Amino acid sequence: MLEFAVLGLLHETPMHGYELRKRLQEIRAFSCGTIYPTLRRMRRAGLIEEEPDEQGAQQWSRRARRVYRLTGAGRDRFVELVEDCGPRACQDETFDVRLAFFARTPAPVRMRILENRRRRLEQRREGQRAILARADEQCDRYTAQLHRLGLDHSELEVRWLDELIAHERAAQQADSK
Amino acid sequence: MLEFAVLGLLHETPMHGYELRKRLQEIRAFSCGTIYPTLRRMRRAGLIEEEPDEQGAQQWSRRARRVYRLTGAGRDRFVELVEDCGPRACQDETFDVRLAFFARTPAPVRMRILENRRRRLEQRREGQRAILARADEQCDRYTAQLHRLGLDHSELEVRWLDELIAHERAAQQADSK
DNA sequence: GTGCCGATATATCGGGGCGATATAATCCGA
DNA sequence: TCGGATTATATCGCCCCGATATATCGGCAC
Repeated sequence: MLEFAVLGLLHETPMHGYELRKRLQEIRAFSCGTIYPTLRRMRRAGLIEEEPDEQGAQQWSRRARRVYRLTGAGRDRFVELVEDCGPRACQDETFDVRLAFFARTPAPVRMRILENRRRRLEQRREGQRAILARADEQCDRYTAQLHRLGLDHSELEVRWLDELIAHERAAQQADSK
Repeated sequence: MLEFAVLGLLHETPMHGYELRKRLQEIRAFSCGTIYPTLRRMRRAGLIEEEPDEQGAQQWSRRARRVYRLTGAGRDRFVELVEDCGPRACQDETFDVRLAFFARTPAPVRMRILENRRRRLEQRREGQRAILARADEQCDRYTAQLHRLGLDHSELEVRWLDELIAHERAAQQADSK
C-alpha cells in the first residue's frame, strides 16, 4: 500500500525522496527503511523514473537529490489500483491510505469501499461482543477491560463510517438531480 | 512480543503448538507463519523444550504433536520481561500483550506501564489536535475526517486508561491500609 | 572563524510478523 | 464411503520497522 500512496502523491507532481517522506507522514508514518527500497522496486518495475534534480543547479543543491516522476505505466497502475474495491481495500492497514486519496477515487468505488469496510467492522464488532460476554465471567479484570476497549473502538468507527456514508449518499442524490 | 505471550502461556501449563495458537488468538491474532518459527527460535535459545506428546499414547494421538514446556531459563526470561516498564512496554503493538498478563505483573510495574502509556497517548493526541486544526483548512473532507477519527480513537483510549489507573490507585490504597 | 547542532538526504541491515500454501491424519455426518 | 471440517506442523516470499551509517548544508553560539 505504500506503493499506492507513492503513486498517488507523484500523480500530483514529481518530487524527491525526502519530500515524499514528509508528505507520506501526513498519511501514515512509513519508515525510511520502507520508503527507499520501495522506490527502487517501483523504479525497477518501471512505475517511476528518477533523474538528478534539474533545478538543483541553483545554490541550494544540498546534496545529490533525485526527482521521481510517474511513468505512463505508473499512471495506469494508479488508475487500476484506485478502482479496486475488493476485500483488500477495506482492510485496516489499507483503508486509511485509500481514504487519503478518496478525492481522486470515483464516487461509486468510494461508496463500495465504505460499505465493505462497514460490513467488515460490523463482523468484528459482533465477534468482540461475543468475546466480551464470555470474558466478564472467565477472564481477569484487565483482559475483560481490554476486550471492552476493542469493542468501543469498533463501535466508534462504525458510527464514524455511518456519518461518512450518509454524507456520501446525500452528495450522490444531489448529483443525480 | 509473541515471545512474551508464549512465555506467559507456558508459564501456566505446558501445551502443544495448536493449543498455544488457540490461546494466543484470544490475546491477539498471530498468524501461524509467526508462531512456529518463533517456537523454534525459542527452543534454540533454550527458553522452551519440546517432547513428543506423552499422553498421546492414547487413542487420539492425531498426529505427532510436541508438547512445549518452559525451561528454567524461560521462566527467568518471563520474570525479566514482565518487569520491564520502559518505552517498549507501552507501544501500541506491545501494550495489549502486556495487559493480557497484568494479573501476573507486579502492581508497581502495572502502574508505571499504565502511566507511560497514558503519556504516550497524550502526546499523540496533541499531535493529532494540531494536525486536525490545520486539516480543516488545508485538506479535503475525507482526509480531515480521517484525522478526526484518529483523534477520537486517542481520546477514547485516554479516557479508558484513566478509568484503569483510577481503579489501580484505589486498589493500591486499599492494600496499603 | 569555527565548531557543533539540527535539518536535509539517501541507503542498508536484521528481524518480526503476515498471508498463502503444503501436507497429513483423523473425525463426523451425508 | 466419500468428502469436508478440524487438528497439527511447517515453509515461503513479502512488507514493513527501527537502528544505524553517511554526507551536506544552514545557522547559531562562543
